Amino acid sequence: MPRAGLIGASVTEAAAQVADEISPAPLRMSVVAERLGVKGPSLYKHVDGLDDLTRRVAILGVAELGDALREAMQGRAGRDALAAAAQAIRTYVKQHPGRYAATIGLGPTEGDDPVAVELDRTLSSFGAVLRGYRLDPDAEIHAIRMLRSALHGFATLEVADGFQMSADIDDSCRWMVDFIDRGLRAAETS
Amino acid sequence: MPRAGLIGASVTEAAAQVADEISPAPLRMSVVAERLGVKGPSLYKHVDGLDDLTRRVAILGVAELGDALREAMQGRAGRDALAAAAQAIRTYVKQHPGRYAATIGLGPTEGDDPVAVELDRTLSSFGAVLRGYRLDPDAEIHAIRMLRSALHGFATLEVADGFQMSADIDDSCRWMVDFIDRGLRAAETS
DNA sequence: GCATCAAGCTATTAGTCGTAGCCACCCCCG
DNA sequence: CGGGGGTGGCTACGACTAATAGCTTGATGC
Repeated sequence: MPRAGLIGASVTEAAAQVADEISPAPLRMSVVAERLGVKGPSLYKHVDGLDDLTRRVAILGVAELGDALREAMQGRAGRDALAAAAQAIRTYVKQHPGRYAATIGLGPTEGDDPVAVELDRTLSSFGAVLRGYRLDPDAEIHAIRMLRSALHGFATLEVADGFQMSADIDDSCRWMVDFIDRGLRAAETS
Repeated sequence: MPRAGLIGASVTEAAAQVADEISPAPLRMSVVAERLGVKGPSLYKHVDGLDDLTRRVAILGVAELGDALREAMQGRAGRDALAAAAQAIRTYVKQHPGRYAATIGLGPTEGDDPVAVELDRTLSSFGAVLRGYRLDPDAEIHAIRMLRSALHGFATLEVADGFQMSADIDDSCRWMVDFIDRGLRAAETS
């Protein structure tokens, strides 16, 4: 019996692909195993069950989303950075719905948890968007949460076909970006 | 063998309770049956399988959320209506996470679908929030989507423990409501 | 009072995750 | 170079799930 040469990372990558393809259905060990040309129980030599595998996919998703955000925002500030971040999130959620869905519900993290460091890196991108606006430091955390809520909500509703009406969704995204940009500029400490 | 006297609606209600209690875990027929004092297969006399039951829970959730929104916004306008809507959504999602999660992913609906009429009723509440602002009619649909994205995103991130930092979440909600209110007033057709 | 329909049940099938235990391959080390 | 150990596959199994088939009994209507 020839060895498939699996390694932890390759199992996670295959699981992420499967999760994206079958989203919103839950990830299944048997499908991941089949994708890797291996029988189900073999996976348990590399990952510690379905929960662990899902968690690994979530961590991968957080890291990839953070990379996408940083790349999109490189060299941009203010409205440009905001629009780039929104577009990056929408694109990532549409291309990798399973990975992104896994990232939600990672729950609170401990300080030294590998999840926490990736999550911090990714969430700091939202703070970077605000760097272009001179906000009251006390307001920054609220602004980050508002930003994250709006972009997360928009992307998830879009991918879930939650927008019933017929207007163009790109137009709506631009409108929301402009709305937030105007609000943030109006909130600058004068 | 005494009859449990089940009716479709009571099965849906029990399933909704179970879904809320075990959220974010998926709904299971066996748990619903146990809750009703009945064996699993008996449920199939009342609902058409797990997918159908989940869909019924989702419809119930949409209807209840719409009721909660209308009640909260009664007699309010402008910022008051906006704050009431935000609070109503947050409360509903926290009290009924399973119902609410089921509502996402109902997908696009046909015109005469019972889902569509409840969904329209509920979504019209977001339009009602905007009634207090004199917006350009062309912008209204974008504003509705922005509003829904922000409130949906905030509530889901809150219930998923997605807000890592330590600032008070109620404060952040108030800040976001104020932010949107100021933006909408600034966008009024002068 | 009887017949019919509805609503429960048990038994079964197929599919899931996960564990136990086996076996062969590969590498390292003496 | 040869053996031992660790590694990574496998099959077999147990417990759980949804769902169907078919039976039986209770309730209702004529």
